[in-house]
Amino acid sequence: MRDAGNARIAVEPTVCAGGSSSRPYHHGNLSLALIAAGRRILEALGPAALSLRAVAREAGVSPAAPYHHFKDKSELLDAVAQEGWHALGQAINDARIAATDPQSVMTEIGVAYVMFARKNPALYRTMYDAAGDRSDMPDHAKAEDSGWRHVREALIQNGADPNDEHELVMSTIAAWCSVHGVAEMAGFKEFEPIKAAMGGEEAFVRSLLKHFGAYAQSQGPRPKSAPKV
Amino acid sequence: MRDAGNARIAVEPTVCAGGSSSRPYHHGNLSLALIAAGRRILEALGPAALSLRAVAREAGVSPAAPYHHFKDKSELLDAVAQEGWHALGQAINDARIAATDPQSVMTEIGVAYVMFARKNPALYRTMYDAAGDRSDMPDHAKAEDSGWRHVREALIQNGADPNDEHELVMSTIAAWCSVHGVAEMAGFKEFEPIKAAMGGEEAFVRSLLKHFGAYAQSQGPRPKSAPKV
DNA sequence: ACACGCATCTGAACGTTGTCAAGATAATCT
DNA sequence: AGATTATCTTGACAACGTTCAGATGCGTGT
Repeated sequence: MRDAGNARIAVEPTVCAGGSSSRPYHHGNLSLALIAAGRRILEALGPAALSLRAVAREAGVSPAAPYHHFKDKSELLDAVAQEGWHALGQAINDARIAATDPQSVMTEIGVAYVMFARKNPALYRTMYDAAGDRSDMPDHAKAEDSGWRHVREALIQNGADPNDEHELVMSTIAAWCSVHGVAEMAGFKEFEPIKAAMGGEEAFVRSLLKHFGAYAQSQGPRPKSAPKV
Repeated sequence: MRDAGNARIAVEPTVCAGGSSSRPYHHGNLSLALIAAGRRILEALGPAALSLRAVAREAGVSPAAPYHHFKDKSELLDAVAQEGWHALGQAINDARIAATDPQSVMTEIGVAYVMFARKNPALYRTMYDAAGDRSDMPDHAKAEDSGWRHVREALIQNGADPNDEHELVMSTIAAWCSVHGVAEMAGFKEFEPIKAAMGGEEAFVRSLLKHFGAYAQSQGPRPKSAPKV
């Protein structure tokens, strides 16, 4: 492994905002510091550089120290991913609140989801890797403040039958699949000409989402043509 | 790394069908043997066990031998992924041919795509990881015998305007995003009750795809006036 | 106040990984 | 044949995940 990992990051080892109130001990609060360090490494060097030792190094502790807070490397990664899901949930909620009319809620949620993934690609990848490894959905992905709930409500508010639970679940899953697919594919280099021609990545994403049924269905009668490019 | 990797696989080290015609040398044809070994490990032990050394071990050569055929570990993985894309393209083509009426081509392609990914989860993951690492789409994904082309043609045959290139591209991308999203999410354990209630995974996938615009548009009572974007 | 216990961290070690440089071996070319 | 080239092995290195025995220091009970 010669590519990366041993370089110290430029960012200062900020021991996460929190402080020293809840659990004061040797280092301050290592679990939080490790998660923060992991996220810093992820953003700065990418997922390949996210080794346990690098995280410990970045947090200023020995390679064995994390094992008193996390059983595994994967458990640490899970914690980092959890933070990611929380942040994504907030981004989605912000977009939902900012949506001016109910018709556009679904689209705004979707755009927020995809743009979050595009702005934090390494984190997003880690989030899904952690989820996929135990072939389970992350808890926060379905928490109260999360996207799942908001999409469901937006679908209802846009005319979906609240009593047809099956249809509701399927539409929510479909919507999630859509944004996940877009989130992972929007980064491919092949699409850069198209993005440029459309005036940026967000416009590209916005238009793309219009081609999905779950979104099309939720923004008025289907054949209603949209003027956007 | 204590989980896996050092165990010899039960499968016999079949040195891939090929034979000894094209490039005879020491081992037979190591590059092909390595790719085959990699795929065997992937299926048997999962992506975590896919180390260069394990592949070499499985192929019966020393750890350094692969470096005479592949520059990197990632280049070997790329080769494995390429094979995967080829196989996926064939699965899609088979489904396209098997489709009875033109209306169902899109759906059959989508189902074939997702079921391929579900039946070869480790390979599929590797395919997208290899693609994502160079943030580029794999060559075979757009090759002549591949899905891209077939989806495009299916869209046209189902009423999409062959002259509106932009709309065509966007719809194709959207369709791809759909199946990719479904492929990655269909494995989550949360959905197993739903799948069971619907009579199996394929029925679940089939129904899910109906909730996507690119598919909805291309089958059944599509709105004749295609929504201009 | 003092010692005890326990949570926390360090240091060194093991086995594994990706990768490289140097030597061995065999097929191919002239 | 001899020389060249392609192929594989051996041995080494740094980095990795993980473990374990010991050091360190906080908190508590007496």
